[in-house]
Amino acid sequence: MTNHEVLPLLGQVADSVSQAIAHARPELAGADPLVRRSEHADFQSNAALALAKRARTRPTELADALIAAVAGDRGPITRVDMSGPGFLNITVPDQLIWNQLAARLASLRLGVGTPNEGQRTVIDYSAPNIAKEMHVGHLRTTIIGDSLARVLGFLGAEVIRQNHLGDWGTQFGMLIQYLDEHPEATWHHDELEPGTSAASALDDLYRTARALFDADPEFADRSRRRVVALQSGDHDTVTRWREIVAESERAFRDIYDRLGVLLTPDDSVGESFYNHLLADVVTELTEAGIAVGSEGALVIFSEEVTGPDGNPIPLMVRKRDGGYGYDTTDLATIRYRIHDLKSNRLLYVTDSRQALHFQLIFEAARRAGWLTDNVEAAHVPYGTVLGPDGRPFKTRAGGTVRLMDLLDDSVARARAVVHEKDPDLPAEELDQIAEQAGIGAVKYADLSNSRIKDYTFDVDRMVSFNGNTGVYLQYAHTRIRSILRKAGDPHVVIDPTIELQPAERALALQLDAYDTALTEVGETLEPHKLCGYLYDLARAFTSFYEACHVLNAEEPVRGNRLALCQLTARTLRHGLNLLGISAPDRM
RNA sequence: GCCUCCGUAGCUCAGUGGAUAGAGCGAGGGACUUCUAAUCCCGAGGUCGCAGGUUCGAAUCCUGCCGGGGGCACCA
Repeated sequence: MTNHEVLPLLGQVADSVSQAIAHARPELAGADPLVRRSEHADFQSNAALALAKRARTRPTELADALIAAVAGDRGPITRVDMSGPGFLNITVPDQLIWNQLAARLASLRLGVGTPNEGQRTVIDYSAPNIAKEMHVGHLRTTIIGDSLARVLGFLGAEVIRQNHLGDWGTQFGMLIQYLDEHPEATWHHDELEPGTSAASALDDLYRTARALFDADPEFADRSRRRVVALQSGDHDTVTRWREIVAESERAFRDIYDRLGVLLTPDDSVGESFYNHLLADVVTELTEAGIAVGSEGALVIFSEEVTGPDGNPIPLMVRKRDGGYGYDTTDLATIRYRIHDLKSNRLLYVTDSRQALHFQLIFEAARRAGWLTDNVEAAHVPYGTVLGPDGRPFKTRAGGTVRLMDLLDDSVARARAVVHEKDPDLPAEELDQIAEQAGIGAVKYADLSNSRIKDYTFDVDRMVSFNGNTGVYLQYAHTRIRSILRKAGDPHVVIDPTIELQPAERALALQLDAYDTALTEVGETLEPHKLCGYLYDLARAFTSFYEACHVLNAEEPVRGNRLALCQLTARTLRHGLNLLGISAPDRM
């Protein structure tokens, strides 16, 4: 096994057409060859149509010239025909296709390159609040962010995950004060019943404390003093706060483990981390004349965006009461990530409603000189998770949907579906399959919808074994593994002289395009394109499976088909892994 | 008011300049002595919100309009 990059056929064909363009019409050199997969051949190029006007000729004439130029080149193209108004239908030799597959099979990376090498990419995602339970609102950021971290890392980027925990704020004054006055309250993980989390217990206690804060002015006073104690570093208060953070993180980790996301405590860099930087940031922005006083507060007025009154929109650098909020923390954060982490790509995976906020943060960072042309900063927005009624997803009672409940529900439905299909499955195996299928279903449903749009959370649809679901892909993988097991998991050797059947050809071309699909995800930051690719791959395999028997075939056809099976299984497993979804060997 | 996202089959969604606009679900028909029928195959179903424009060519790009979501100072 090697790690050599295997250039996709599409790229090879595109290079060849580019050369043909430069050869036939030197003045058009460098033009896009517009090569795409085709229904009418292996590939097609639309270059003649697009460039005819610039070449001051008819598309068909330019197409003829390109065909002549391609013929004189020893490129990957075995046949090229003109069709319709000037499309070039391009066919590549069977042998070349087999060789591509052999090269990918021989590569640990499936021949995929590392186009993102040299990028140090910070991905900000998940960011739950300490002393609060993770809920449906954390689902998309966690799942999408994690998948992007995997894909970009695989493509060669140095990924720095940042879990920007909500671990700071006045609410901790109330909570700590309440815990102090109620030592009998149980909230540590080890004191709780199985199935409840410290985050859940703290969430409840916080609500109680909040009610008390509103009802009892003396408690409110003590809470406010506790906020001051926390901010000034009072030993006992900080110790208690740390304890709360640690217990909450433990609860988050249970969810992360279950979801199978990469986040670890090392990735936690919460809001509190930036406290010691805020004063500096404010000074710097003030001295630069970017932050200015307004109505007693210190703000940065946007030079690009205005509000309803027609006045520039401000970022709140320092509140009238002297406190710092979210805007200031995010300014300190972007400075830290650029100056200290030396990142040249910053991604913020958050709700689309924060678009304006990040636009303002990026603008301010640019004006401050932190964010330069060498650094890319992007908000990676996503839409809302909707319930069956088309409204933001809530429980029947109108409450927040806890993430753990949502996962339990999905796993339970998956369990029911699996049990119905195979009632004889031992309970232990059933549980294991249900967990993998249920979690995979939730993640896939989230990732397979286009990121920016809202999507409807529908458990029954997502655990279905039909259609574009995680379960379907997992199942496709197990079927292929089953064939390979029956064949004894052989070391396959491809005979490149065998003629390709249509279904084999379609599958092979799809396998060769994995690289292209991943690169596209790396550029657009849209994991649903990977989902779409894998679904198409699974369907191409199914067509192949129906049309071409593997185990009964004669050698050397059998060996080649086993190679197709092996590469498909590995690509499916690999792709699912980049989505953060497991690919079991049996279901 | 301004900004932004969305509008594609009955439903849920792909498709961002190319050939008859594609899947899944649902409804109809068919296929298990055959590598997992948890599957597959066949047919039905569309003024791509509306109207202009650019282009040889537009679901895709531009403009306007209609409808829906979201955002626009001391919460995060």
